Amino acid sequence: MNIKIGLVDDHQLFLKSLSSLLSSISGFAIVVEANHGKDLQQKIEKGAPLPDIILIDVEMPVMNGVDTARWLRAHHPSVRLVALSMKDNEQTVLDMIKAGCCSYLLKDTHPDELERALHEVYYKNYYNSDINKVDLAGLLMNNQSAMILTISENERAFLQHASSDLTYKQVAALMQLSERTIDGYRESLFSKFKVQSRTGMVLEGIRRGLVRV
Amino acid sequence: MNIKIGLVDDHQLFLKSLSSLLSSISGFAIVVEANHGKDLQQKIEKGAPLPDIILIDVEMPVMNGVDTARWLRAHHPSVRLVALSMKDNEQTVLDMIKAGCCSYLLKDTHPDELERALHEVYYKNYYNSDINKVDLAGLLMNNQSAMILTISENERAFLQHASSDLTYKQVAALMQLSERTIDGYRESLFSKFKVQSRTGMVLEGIRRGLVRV
DNA sequence: TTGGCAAACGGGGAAAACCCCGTGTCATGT
DNA sequence: ACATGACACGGGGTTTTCCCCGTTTGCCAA
Repeated sequence: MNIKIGLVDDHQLFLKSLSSLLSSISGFAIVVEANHGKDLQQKIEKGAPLPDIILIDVEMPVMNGVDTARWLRAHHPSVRLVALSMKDNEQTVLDMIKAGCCSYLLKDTHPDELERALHEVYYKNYYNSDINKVDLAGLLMNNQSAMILTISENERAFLQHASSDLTYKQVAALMQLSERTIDGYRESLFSKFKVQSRTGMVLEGIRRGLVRV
Repeated sequence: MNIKIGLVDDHQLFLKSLSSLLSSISGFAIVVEANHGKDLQQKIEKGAPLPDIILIDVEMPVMNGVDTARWLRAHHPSVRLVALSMKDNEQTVLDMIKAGCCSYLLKDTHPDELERALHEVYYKNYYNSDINKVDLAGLLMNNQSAMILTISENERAFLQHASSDLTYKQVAALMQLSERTIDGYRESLFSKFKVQSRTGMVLEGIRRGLVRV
């Protein structure tokens, strides 16, 4: 019996290519393809066959990887989830693992490793590539990073506005708050991000996917 | 006779997937695969068969898409080049076209369109997707953007270093140049980018694909 | 030869960003 | 009823950034 695979990725070419690659390996069958989380949700609710493993791209429009993973975890807990991403950003890895993925693979991993990972996930319910193994353990230990990621709505809005050519004074006017208040947001984000300059803060915001560029 | 295709992409999975996809379409044969420009260069110099068309990823380590395209244009002018990218950033498109690519495709284009594009490139020597067609014409018209994009190697290096949590003083030490000199780079980039803050400069650098985040 | 012209550099001043000190309010919980 | 904590805010001082003034060096073309 083939292992039934589902793919969720917004890049058509990558989606179809990966589909072709996996289909060409015996033992795997692609049973559902979707361009983003909502798409997958609809296809499954309309009776698409439920895969054994779903590969989920982290960065997607409409419904991102984290939300997709969370929904699947809640509604179809038997399906094993594997995160697929370009970036090996610590925060992103942690988010996807917390959302219920049993493995996190970079898009530049070798096809052989992908195959190994899928088998491992199918038979053992988990797979960590050598590179991530150590990091993951460490990350899940010190859940300080999970603490840090508590960012208020105002802080997030400030961060977005600060990611611009505007001065803090202008940002304050824009948000209709005192300059001292937004300085408080800055201070708070500096310590959470462990940076000491606006530039560093903005870059960290981009890395964590909190800022639209 | 099959159309001979070469692939250059640093993402193993994408590379192999695309290879598998194209191989499965009759009329195409993958004759060379490389992970980046230097890799391709070496493979060709060691006698790898010269493809009819080479698909080049824009974002790559070691030797990026633009440099790879330029080298191919200079050393193997008969090969048709197609740029492949995630982003449809204006500057990037322009750079790749100027570097000698006869088409620019996004990685989320449909496989059917890729096939159409490759045929068109092979038989007509060019292909512009509907989306890009207008933009390209416009871009090549007002070469003002080409003016602006004249950025020296030092300026680019400075920009990369400025895209960090470091102070300008630290950047100056890093680059082994006087603080005044890097202030000159800042001034120059400010006017070229039409910004008035370091944050704005860094963000513009990211938008133009000049900075790795 | 000489006259731009660009790159590297110096000094100094104003503005912005950074980083402390503090207060008052309001919700929450024990 | 009163501690606790988070949030908005004010004052003020230091560092960094921004934006001028300028000079020297070397290269290239008239």
